[in-house]
Amino acid sequence: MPDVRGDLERAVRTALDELGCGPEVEAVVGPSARPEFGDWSTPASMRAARTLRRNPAQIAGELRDRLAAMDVPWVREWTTTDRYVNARLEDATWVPAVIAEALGRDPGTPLPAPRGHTVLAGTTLVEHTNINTNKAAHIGHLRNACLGDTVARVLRRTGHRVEVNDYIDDTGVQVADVVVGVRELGLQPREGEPFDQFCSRAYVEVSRRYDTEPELVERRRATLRAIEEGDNEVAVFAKQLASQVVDAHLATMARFDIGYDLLTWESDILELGFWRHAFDQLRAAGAIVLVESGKLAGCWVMPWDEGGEGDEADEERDAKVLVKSDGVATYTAKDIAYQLWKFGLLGLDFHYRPWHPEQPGSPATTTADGGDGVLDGVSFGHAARVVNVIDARQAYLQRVVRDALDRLGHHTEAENSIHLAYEVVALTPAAARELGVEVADGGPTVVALSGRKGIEVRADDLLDLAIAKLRDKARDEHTARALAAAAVRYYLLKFSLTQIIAFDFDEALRVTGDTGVYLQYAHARAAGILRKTAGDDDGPITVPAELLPVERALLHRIDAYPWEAAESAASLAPVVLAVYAFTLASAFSDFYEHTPPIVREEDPQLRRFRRALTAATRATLGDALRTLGMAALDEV
RNA sequence: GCGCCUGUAGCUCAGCUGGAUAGAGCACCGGCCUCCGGAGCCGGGAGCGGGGGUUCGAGUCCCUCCAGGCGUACCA
Repeated sequence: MPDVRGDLERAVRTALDELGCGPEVEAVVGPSARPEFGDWSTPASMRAARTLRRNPAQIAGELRDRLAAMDVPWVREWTTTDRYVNARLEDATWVPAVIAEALGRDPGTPLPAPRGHTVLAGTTLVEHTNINTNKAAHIGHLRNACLGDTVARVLRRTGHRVEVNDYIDDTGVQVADVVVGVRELGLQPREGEPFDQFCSRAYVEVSRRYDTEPELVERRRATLRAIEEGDNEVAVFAKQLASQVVDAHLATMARFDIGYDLLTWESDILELGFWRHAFDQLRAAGAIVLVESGKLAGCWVMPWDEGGEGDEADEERDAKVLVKSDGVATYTAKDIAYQLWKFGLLGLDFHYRPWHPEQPGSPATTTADGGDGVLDGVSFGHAARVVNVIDARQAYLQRVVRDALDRLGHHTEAENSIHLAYEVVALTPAAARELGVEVADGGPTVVALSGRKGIEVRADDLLDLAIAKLRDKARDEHTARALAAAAVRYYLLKFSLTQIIAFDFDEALRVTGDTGVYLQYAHARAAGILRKTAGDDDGPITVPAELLPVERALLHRIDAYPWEAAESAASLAPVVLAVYAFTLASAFSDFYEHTPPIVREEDPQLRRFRRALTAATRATLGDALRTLGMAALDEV
């Protein structure tokens, strides 16, 4: 497989070594800033200048001469421009290699790892989605799920072993809220109302009434206690309710082609005594202490002991409570136990049973607390690395989890506990107004979502809007749905993790420009050309003596795919691949518009070359789209 | 107070971990259909919050100031 960049780096490395530079002078090779300079360039001479205490232009000349004498693969000629050393490639060799690699790619075989990229040994466990079981999935959950799903896909595509967990938080107060709504207030789904949407509504309704009906708060407390104690009618009801909501979430996510290997239930973690087990370990290691006085009296906390000096008030403020004075473990405590399980460090395991195989998007397996239908011979967890896809607001809690592992002596695992923090989705003032929220003109730039207040954009609703918008132009319903899912998904992936998405309906549903629809269109266009030239002879290609600039640019984009995918995987950043896919699609549109129709091309060599280039584009863009979690459509 | 994040074109965002003249999309203006699907392409204007510093070279690293967001729960 061609790794042009890697081969050039290796050669530059050798040349630098020959000149007496050590590893402190990096052999950096990147795409040339302008085509006139060449295909690839290195600024190595400037970096070497300091070490060698010599004139960079002179060094560039020597590097060029040494590289020219070296017979580097793919290179026709080395030149210098303004202290840069440039490689102009031999089109007759690198171009067929790149096209052949793209066409020969097998979806089941990992992409080749370019020089400088390695594949982590062992399993990476990705936890994402993690929606409370009291409401329908909204746009914020969807960002989480799209990010997590895409990270998992990118890792798998680049040769990593991946397990995806969806953590079901089914024991908190939110669930109790809905149970109160149904059992105490008698709320019922409306005609045709999906169950998760009904729960969202019940949640808002109950939350609103807490303010005016204090006795309801007492009902909630009793409900919560019953759920936690288990083995009673309320607990059974809550579990069944949670199960129904989970199925709704899975169905929603399935519409975006998001799936899971395992559902992990917080209630199972409790019932199987995971926390008790973790607690004993933490206590034995001295990682947690029982506070005997002050406002946290009776709590087990994990104190921050870094820094050392800090007065008592500071220590108290900074201590993280893991067990409340009433003996109930906090969410973070359960998360520590779960994290230990993920690495296989807990010393306990779940039971497993099949989940609803008939359900769209359902994983095969869920955790269980024993009982009927337990699966044998399945293995989950035992990860070498754990990626928790959780929004940036929970950074503090994630740090506590990581710290707990460290204090238990699991330093490597602490190191490999990654909080994939992403910023939240909020609403633009315009979007907020569309949802009926009043926003003053000089007000905030974004409006926070709130499930409790009912200020939200449901994932299903957004997708339905997108489908409705695309239905007219799409060839059929199936295509409209695929286009819509791609549009929404791309919109959520094209932002950096650290960027708050100011959600805007027009922007999310746009079908032109930098959108998922544009990507699909480019792919379908390439597929269309291939259909119309299907009878062509697919013999070996002859590269034109002079490539057009649009052809060269497109070939470089195709060549970059394994490298960009590896970068996306290494940095756990879907945006890298999303941006790449757009640049590839753009390069293809450029090529399409600035070359005569291939269908009418009469020069057989040129026709065959451009057809192969189109085929390589389709294969690469299709691969990238699927890795981003979008269907690659041949017709729209 | 402390911690994390953000500030790039009128708007929404990229910027390959320090490299050559900072790129897209939207919006606006002007072009391109006897041509493989115009959900496209070409052209136009305008930008790295301020100030220091390190460096041959800074949107990128350091310091500082300004503006905004989030966190710092016996909630999850």
